[in-house]
Amino acid sequence: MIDTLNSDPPSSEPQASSDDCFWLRVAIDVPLAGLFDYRCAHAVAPGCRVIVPFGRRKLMGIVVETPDTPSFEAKQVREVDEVLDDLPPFPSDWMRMAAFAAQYYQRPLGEVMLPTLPAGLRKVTAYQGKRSAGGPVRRLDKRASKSSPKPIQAKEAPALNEEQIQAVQAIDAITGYKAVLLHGVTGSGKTEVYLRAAQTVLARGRQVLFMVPEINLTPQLEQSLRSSLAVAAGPDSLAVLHSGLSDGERLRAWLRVQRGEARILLGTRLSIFTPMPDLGLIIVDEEHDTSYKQQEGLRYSARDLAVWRAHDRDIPVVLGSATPSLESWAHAQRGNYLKLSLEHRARDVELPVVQLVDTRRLAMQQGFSPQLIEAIQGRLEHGEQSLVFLNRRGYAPVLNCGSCGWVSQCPRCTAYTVLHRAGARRNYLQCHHCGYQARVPASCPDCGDQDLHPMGRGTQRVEEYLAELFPEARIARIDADSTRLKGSAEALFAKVHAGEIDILVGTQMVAKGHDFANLGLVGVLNADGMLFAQDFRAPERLFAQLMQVAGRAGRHVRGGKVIIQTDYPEQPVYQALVKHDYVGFARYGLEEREAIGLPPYAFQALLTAEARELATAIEFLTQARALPEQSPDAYYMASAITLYDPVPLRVLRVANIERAQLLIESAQRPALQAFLAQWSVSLPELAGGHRVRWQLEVDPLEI
DNA sequence: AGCACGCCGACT
DNA sequence: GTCGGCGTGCTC
Repeated sequence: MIDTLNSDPPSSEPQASSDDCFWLRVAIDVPLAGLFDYRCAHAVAPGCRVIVPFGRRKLMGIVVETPDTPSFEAKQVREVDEVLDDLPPFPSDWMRMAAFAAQYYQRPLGEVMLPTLPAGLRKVTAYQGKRSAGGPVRRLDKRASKSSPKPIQAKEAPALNEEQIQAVQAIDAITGYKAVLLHGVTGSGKTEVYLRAAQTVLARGRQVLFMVPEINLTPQLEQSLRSSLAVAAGPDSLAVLHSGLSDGERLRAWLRVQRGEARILLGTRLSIFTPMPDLGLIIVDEEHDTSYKQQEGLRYSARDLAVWRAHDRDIPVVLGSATPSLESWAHAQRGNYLKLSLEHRARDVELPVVQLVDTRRLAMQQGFSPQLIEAIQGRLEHGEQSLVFLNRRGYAPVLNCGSCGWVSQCPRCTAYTVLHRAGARRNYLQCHHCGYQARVPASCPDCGDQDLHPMGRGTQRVEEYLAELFPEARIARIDADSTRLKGSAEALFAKVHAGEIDILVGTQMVAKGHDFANLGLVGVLNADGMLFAQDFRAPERLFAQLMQVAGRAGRHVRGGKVIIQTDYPEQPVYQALVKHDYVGFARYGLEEREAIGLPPYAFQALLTAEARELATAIEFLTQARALPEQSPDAYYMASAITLYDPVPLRVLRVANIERAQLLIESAQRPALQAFLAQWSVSLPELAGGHRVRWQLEVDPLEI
């Protein structure tokens, strides 16, 4: 999506200045625009890390340029404190990608470069101070010499079907840059295609970057990569990178990749920023997944950066999904991406039957239709597992007073507090936005009546009801609450896999990655809630999520079934699900987007402001919106830009901070980029006057 | 973002 | 009399 813009590579020849010192232009992690100049007695190459004085503190910096003259008054330019030599300079392609991301996402370069590094490499205290002997890299190398590779057992590769063979051949044949969209229904064997394509690239002596969404990093996938790629790349050639690692583990994996010791990097979005000297292929599994988008700090899309990086390095990138993002699908339709389709399930098991249960005129029991209850009963009798999917954790989303209408509200947010059960007298109300917790009142705080009752249903309540209904069934619940403790998610999933569970209740945590052998039925409660979310991408996300959760059913057993309870069975999303018709749904979705000028037919950015009072935030946004009118010459692109009215966020207040946003849109990306570059120069000063916190997000996923 | 300087309230 | 609240100003 963002593969067309380019930036200049850093100049690589350090030059001596007239008075026998060298000028370094350095990126540091501060929220100030631009780079900072320092002097150094000897030449330092771009890409080197340096420790520099900054005000009263010392900061880690990365040398970006070595100019002939400083852009700051020479006598105010300070001396570099220390030039670090425990790593080679960052390679120029890494520097280019960081520069691109900084420009594209409108952030200072240092705020892009430094946070992507393992903690030890960006912290001054790892080099200066008491126990920092030699820095983290040398310390690690000293200890690492006695590590032994994990034993691996090569697994026999499954035979590929005709579609898979063609896809692998098509990818193998690519020389240079090409983006491939691998569209395959769940169970069609996309992973096997990735693995074969990766083997070819590894055998050619290149490295592979294999990206997965956060939640998909299951031990099974790691194991399967280890065993199937060891043949091509040797034992111990896999490195894994995700946010759950300790600082030391992360540094070790990063170093092995950066040094070319590891040949495959399996990781979440952050791994897109790892230097890879021999990178030859990037794979983005479940490319539509929103966890590729970082939601704080630098709000980058790792999928979009993967395409840019592949283009920059002139290598192929494979984006795979059963439900591609409409952005990627549109690229494929236009021929920008090569589309490869896997239309059949690899194992000879038919797709599950999707049944819509119209709940408008049904007598529902605790959110369950008679059809769903009967279906669960049937699966129990056949010794098959059922999954009840409900995207809402807790016991009930709100507590309500039957006599005066009081509802449990968070005092700090414009949101209800959710009732959670934690045993006998330990129930509590919790806000899912700010974490606020309160005891459950014995009587209504407003009228004193004792008739307080939970409204609606969360996973806890569903679990409780199922236990009542099927006392003999073994029931487990998997959601953010039941898996809070480290290792508990793995333990719960292991029980399901071992067949020790009959009914599984879960949130979207259970929808991804796991391949349950004995799961025959999926029931979806409360899907409609997502249907009418204000976001224009809501139907797309609902479709992807339901496809994914539906894909859990009947992967190995015959007669797999999915029951979706809805008040709106006629909605296109549901109709498409019944037919397993992604292509039809995508066509319909793109037509709609084109007709009303939404992405991918328009490009967006979002300016969000936070303040104590909504009025302050709105006022800031209103003035920001007026900036182009005040200096029309500077904003020469403004005619191609639409600036909408500032509006409060749907959840107005979170933790006593009120938020509003302003949407910026253009039919042309370059125009939007030029506008934002201009605009973001003026925003810090404007915000300072209003005492608001603000952030600018390019290509927002939620508006 | 830090980190300091700076000028007004309740305490060892 | 100080300890400390966080307003605002600066960082090559």
